[in-house]
Amino acid sequence: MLRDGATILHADLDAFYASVEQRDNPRLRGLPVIVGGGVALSCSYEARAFGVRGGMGAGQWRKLCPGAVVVSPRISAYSEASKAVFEVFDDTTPLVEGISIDEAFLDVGGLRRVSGTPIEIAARLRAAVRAKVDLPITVGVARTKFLAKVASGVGKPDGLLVVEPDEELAFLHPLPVERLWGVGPVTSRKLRDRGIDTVGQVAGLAQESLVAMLGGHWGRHLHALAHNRDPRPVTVGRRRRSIGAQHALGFAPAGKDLASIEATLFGLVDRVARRMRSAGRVGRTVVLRLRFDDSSRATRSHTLPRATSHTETIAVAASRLLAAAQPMIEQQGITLVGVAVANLDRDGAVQLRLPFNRHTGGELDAALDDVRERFGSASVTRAALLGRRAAFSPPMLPD
DNA sequence: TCTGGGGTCCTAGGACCC
DNA sequence: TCTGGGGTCCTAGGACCC
Repeated sequence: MLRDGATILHADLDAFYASVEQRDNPRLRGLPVIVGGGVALSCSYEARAFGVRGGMGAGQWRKLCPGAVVVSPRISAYSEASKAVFEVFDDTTPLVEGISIDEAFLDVGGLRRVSGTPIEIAARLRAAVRAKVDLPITVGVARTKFLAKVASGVGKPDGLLVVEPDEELAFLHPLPVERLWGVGPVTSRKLRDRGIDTVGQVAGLAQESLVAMLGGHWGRHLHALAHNRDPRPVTVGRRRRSIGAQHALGFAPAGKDLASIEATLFGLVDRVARRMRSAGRVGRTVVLRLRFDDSSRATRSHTLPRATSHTETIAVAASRLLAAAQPMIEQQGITLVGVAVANLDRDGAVQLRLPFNRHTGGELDAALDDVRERFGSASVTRAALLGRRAAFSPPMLPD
């Protein structure tokens, strides 16, 4: 989608959790703040000046910044702040695509008459977040989502960076490859090992070379991004596709017999099922996640015949997966257990083989009745039946 | 003394269907 | 009855993001 001008905003709160803590406790302002216990969930820019980064373990950040103030996370305070910030987003434009708790894309392309230029809108948005929620936020403005995201990253902290259409490649090409959204440690190493350090160098490669290096999808994707081709529109109302919970067990061998692990797993299942029900979601695929002493991971999954948010049903499936994984657990030593339910709201995807075909269409109504009888208040369409597949919504299971 | 908890998307093979 | 092209679903793993 090529636009006339830079009309996509990427709004990203700066050091979100740490900023909320500094907002709520003035004594933390100006200090290196780390949110989290063992691992830094978030850290203030003062801490970043020492080299501390989100995701770092305690051993590492203590060495880098011994004087850091450590604060326990207050998740409810963050989600409240997030809600308030998204209200500002929603007041700005109806086209808001939330990416995470602290960032979103906004399309302000159609608002010039009503609200002014994208730059004016972005400046007002930053001011409104300051005034109403008292948090610093950086906004990147560009013609594509990808470039807006890069711009906010470069513009941080507490900044506003606009990339006009005629400056795009001049802005993009000198940047290091890690700035490309989707280039992580593995891809970065593959590129740098071949002497490719900048986005411009990526753009100089033939697409086939990138595909050979990184595989079909990433090769084509990166090639497009390096040339600033990103047709993805800002999408409203994207729903979560899985809901999960996990728990690190640590390296100590205590409490790692199968019964204890199962008890932990059931606690996680309970949490997940509650979250699903309060969100009004049902899912079909139960996924067991495991991590082992050597940091390797494994997942085992089972797809249920019908979508559910019923605690027992999910627990039984999870328990079976755990039992099947027992040899692996004993052999490799487990350090993390998790459960997720995926295939959310795909309950309509259940397919039924029916004992008739196109040539026996006269029996359609009988088959329809049969399916309805077997699955209660099922919504079955004639079209679905003609394809010899019945899509239906099973009734919600009682909890 | 390399690690938290929550997610997304893509790949690839096998089974099965039309 | 056999073959083949085209497609979906399921499972497992990998990379990446905040």
